[in-house]
Amino acid sequence: MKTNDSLASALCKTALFKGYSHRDVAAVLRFSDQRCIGPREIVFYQGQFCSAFFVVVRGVMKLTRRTHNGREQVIGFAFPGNIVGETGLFSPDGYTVTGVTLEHTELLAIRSAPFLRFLQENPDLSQRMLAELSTRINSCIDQIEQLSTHNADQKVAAFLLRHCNEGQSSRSTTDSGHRYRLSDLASLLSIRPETLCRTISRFKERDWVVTTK
Amino acid sequence: MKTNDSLASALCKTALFKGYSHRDVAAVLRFSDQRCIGPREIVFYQGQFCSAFFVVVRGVMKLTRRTHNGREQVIGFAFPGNIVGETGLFSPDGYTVTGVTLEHTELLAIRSAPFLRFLQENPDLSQRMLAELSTRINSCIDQIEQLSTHNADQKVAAFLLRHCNEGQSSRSTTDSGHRYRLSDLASLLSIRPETLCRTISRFKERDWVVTTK
DNA sequence: AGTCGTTGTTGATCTACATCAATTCCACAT
DNA sequence: ATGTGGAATTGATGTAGATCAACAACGACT
Repeated sequence: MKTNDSLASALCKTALFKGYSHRDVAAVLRFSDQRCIGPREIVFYQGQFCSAFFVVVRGVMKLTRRTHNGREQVIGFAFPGNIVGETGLFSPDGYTVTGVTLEHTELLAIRSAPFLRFLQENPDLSQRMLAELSTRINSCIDQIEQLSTHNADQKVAAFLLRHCNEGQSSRSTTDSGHRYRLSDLASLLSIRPETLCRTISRFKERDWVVTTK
Repeated sequence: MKTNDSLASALCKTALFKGYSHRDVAAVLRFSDQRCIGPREIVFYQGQFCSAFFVVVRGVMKLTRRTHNGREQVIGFAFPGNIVGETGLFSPDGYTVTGVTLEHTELLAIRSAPFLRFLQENPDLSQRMLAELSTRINSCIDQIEQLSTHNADQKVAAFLLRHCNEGQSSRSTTDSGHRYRLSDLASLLSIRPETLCRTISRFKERDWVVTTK
């Protein structure tokens, strides 16, 4: 179990709480629970009532959706510093995606009800939350554009680019030294795993990509 | 020029201000301007600093994006009661889409700076704004799913369905008795106009669709 | 080391849709 | 009515990527 201090510092790494005073962070921690979860476990289900949202402290999560034809569509990934499940807070339909861990993962679960009350009393935090959601919308629109105008090669290249610019921008869908499953990446880019594999090997033989990892 | 009263009632038709007291609405109107705009005029540009966001009072708007290959991609439509451009409020990059009128359109422009101040003092409105943005995220994710898992026929059918359930849900991307241009619809669904045309005529000869409008 | 199950790789084929190219249709101005 | 320009429609053809299938690579477990 972590100390409250290390949790607080994890919280401050998120865009939502960056630069927050020790006092405010402590207040948030008062209605948050730490959760340590094994790999391949489902943290929350698409459609489930949103009783809490989550800050990824360590590990990786995959966000997916069950599509009409029964397959699973990968919507994005979440890494330490990202928050997930927060859109369910304001939606009557609960979580909009399913969140599952890919490896051993440490989360901070922030309970919805007290958090919403806390929001009411902290206009500044509301503002940040609005900013958070609005950047999320932007990245969704980017994703829509990319899915519909890029061909397979372009999608892969765009992903690799985003992946290189990791670190500074705390956006999900790209990050750190994590080894993705080919099929997950393919699903994220809306192409077949076979196609992704061929594209990558083509990139490699032209020395555009050194390592697949 | 409309009376303040009719503007107020237009404002109350939006999800954001539904059920608001006369006093609060009047306060918002104090930093809003009415705008009457001809067809095919650009109201705001993708990337432009967001000095105001808009409530559609009458008419139709098309929301587009300029893609990497120079084409324009239709992201959605906005009808009376919808609000547009609001995500730019919290983004350093300004508007995320370009907004253009399709016919003669009446808008209410709500100036950003005073609105943001107003938000700070009205936690309830903040809450609604958060809800607004979060439903927008949901519909974006829906769109992502549909674009990537449906084939042309399914996309068209899904659009027709949404279009039928219009009225009650005040979502954009579908509404009322407006005659769309084939090429705009095709762009929204990320298919070629020719394909959309063929699909519709196939639907028609099977009597699945009575009118194209 | 050997087995098994999962994931990645590569090849051969098939097809939905894009693309290219004519018309035809229709709104609008003269 | 009559041209005129942009959109819709329809046909012919090409192709990116899905699908199907077989096999190799790899990790986990005994």
